Amino acid sequence: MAFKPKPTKKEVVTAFRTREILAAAREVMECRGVESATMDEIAHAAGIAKGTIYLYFQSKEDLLHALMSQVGENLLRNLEDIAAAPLPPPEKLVRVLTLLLEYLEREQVLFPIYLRDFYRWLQRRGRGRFGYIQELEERILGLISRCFAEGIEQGQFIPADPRLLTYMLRGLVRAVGFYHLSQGRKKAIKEALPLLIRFALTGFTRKPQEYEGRS
Amino acid sequence: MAFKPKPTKKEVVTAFRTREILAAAREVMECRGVESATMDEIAHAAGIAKGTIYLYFQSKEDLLHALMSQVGENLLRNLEDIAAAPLPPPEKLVRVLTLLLEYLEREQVLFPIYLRDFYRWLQRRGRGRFGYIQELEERILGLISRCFAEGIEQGQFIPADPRLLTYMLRGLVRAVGFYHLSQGRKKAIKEALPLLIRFALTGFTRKPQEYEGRS
Amino acid sequence: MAFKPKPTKKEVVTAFRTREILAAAREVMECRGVESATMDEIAHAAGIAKGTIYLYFQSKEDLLHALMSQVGENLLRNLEDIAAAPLPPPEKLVRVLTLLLEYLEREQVLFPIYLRDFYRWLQRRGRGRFGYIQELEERILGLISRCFAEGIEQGQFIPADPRLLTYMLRGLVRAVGFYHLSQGRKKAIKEALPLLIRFALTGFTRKPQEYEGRS
Amino acid sequence: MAFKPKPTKKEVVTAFRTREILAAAREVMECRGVESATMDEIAHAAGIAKGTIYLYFQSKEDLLHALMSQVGENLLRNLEDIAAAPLPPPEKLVRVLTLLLEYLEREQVLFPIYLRDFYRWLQRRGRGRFGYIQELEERILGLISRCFAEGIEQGQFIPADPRLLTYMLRGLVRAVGFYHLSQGRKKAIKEALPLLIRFALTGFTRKPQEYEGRS
DNA sequence: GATGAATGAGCCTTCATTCAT
DNA sequence: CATGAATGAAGGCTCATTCAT
Repeated sequence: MAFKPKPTKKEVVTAFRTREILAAAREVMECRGVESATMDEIAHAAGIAKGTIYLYFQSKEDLLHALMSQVGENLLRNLEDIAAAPLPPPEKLVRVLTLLLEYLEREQVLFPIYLRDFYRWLQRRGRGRFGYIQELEERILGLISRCFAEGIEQGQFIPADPRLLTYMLRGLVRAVGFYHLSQGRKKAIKEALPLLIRFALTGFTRKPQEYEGRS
Repeated sequence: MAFKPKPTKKEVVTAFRTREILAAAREVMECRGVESATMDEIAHAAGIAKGTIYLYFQSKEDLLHALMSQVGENLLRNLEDIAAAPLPPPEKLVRVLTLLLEYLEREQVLFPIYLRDFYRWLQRRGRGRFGYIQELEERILGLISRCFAEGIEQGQFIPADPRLLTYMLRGLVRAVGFYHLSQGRKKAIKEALPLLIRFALTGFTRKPQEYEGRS
Repeated sequence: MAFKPKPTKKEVVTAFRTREILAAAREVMECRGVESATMDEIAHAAGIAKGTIYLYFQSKEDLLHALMSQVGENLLRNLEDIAAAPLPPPEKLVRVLTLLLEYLEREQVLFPIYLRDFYRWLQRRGRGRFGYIQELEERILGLISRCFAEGIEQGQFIPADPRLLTYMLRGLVRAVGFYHLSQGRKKAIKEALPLLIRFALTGFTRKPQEYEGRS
Repeated sequence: MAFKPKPTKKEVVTAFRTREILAAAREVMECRGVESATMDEIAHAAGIAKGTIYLYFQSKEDLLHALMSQVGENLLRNLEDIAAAPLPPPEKLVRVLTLLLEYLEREQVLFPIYLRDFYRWLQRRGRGRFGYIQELEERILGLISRCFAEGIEQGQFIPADPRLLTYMLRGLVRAVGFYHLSQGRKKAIKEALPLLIRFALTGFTRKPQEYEGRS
């Protein structure tokens, strides 16, 4: 690991502010949508002045880009760990699902939900940065697809386009997100996990096996 | 059947233009999002001038309202027919799924996909017509939920919150929509139907039955 | 008098339509104001289609110009008759006042009231035609001013800027117009005439004389 | 007198900008009319950008409302003082006239001149705040009318509808305003005061009295 | 660095004007 | 000729972005 100098106070403050702003942006966009969220609202939610955001992010596009990258990169890293692990595909599937629901619950409620919003927004506003986020999503979907592909090859999953299965998995996760939002209960996501796992396993595997007993 | 006078030429043109504009609005909103879609873009997509839209719709809100109502009311009517039919819940489920995918294909993804966008948009504009669309969705989700509830009561479906199951069903349908969009193939939706039916039945029913043989 | 050929049917219709449109324009502008009156409203009030107006007038500006010219020219002609008559200035004043109130009442309710509106409108929209209407008003005010000037020279009117006295006279006439509008009674203007005459004579003449007995 | 804390710099700037914008709006509306005045023009006249106006006023209607209220409320207060004073009606009349001309000069013609424009504009926009301004004018006209009514009861003024007399008084004041505008001289209003007083007294009072000696 | 007042491009909507029928 | 659907320039308003304090 590289030599890591003690961060200066300035760097600490900058990192703190950056996180604060990203968190505020997430919060506001969750209820207002990407397009409707104004920099004023985000600043207010972060407890700072509007102009201050521009000290940490060059533009709204940049802020969104950072937001998406942050979540996307983390998610990607975690997925890579799962994909690289020597596990049978159904087990990987369970882990992926658990991971996605964790993201949905803990802090990154948004990624699965507003990615599409973000795409639309970038299509209109930003040109240059679009590619990176698209690539992130592509790699995320690709990793999950490969899990399905493996399972299909090994005869454990039903034969179908792995990408379609991936979209279905994501659709189920989003469904839980919407359910969570509409119910307003904090536990909704956690409670849905066993159901989702059971559902996914019985649906995706060729011969339903018993996974309900797992944690 | 009621007496149906021959429509005047003007009525025909008006109906045609109305449909053209609605189709253009659907198209633009599908790729730009409800909020980002500008009247200029919609007009351009419809091959007319911006002001012309206002000859057929009073405002952007009115246009959206017409869009949502049109699809929502039809969908609701069809769902009511299914719900009222004396069929076993799994059979109803299959029919609902088939219907939703048909809408996804014919109506260009509209209702299931951007309803949420629409909500957010209305949140900012005023509640005028909001209630009606909300009620439509509520009734649609309610009908589907009741199918699940029936099946659960009769021990055919897995015990879970029927509303969560409904969200999951919708999530799967949307997933096919996104898959369709990303693949760009016209047949994608039709091809996905058997898979989705199999998946839903094995996932939702307590003991997987054999439905794959159905058309 | 020049030879006057029998007007063709076309000319008759044209003249009729022109008058109809002008009357409708007057009516609409009276309640909506010059700027707010739309061509649609005027056409509707005239019982014709919007496009038809453009067969008789080149533009809204042209229509307004015709409207103002028509009334202004008539008024000017009548005022010239009064000014040219060999009458003592107070008598002329009474006749001018009577004339102005007649215009206010009968058909040209607008001239004294919305002339200013019209100016403002022309300042923004039209450039070329402004001069003629301005000249008309100038000549109207000039004629009345000359009556005052005569009276002042002959020692019958109070010494003051004749133009100020003219503005005051016009202000009184407009006051009756507003009173009429606010009361909504048709007779308001006629009833106000004796009062206005008495008021003007006692106010403008150096030694109040008795004119109340006059018709 | 209440404790008056030193205003913050921000408050000072806000008050200054507010006054600047109101003054600019007055200026533009005076020459363009209420309806024709655009926010762009007003902003330009105030030397600021269009959007800046919206930092101080919520809408064009709000700006107009502030404009009318400001002047109307002041005028009403001053008129109430005059009306409440134990003075003979002719004396009150002189004071009212003096007051109105002062407003005409100081407040740049506003209230008496374009109130009617404002009404028309509001007719098209919605009644929200309409009532208050209407009430203000009603009370202003009512106070002046009552002065006339008193004088008529006491046999000092000519018998006539007090409201008509009020409109006439206002018409005379407006006349001076237009005279002022057409002459472009700053002193025009002040110079017209004695004439107007003489004119009003000889016109409105039953037996002309000598008021010319007053300041 | 932090602030928030100021800016102006861009959106929705209106309406004078045109032109195919 | 008459019509009224279509057009697009212009106005009110919002909000991402800048910059003087």
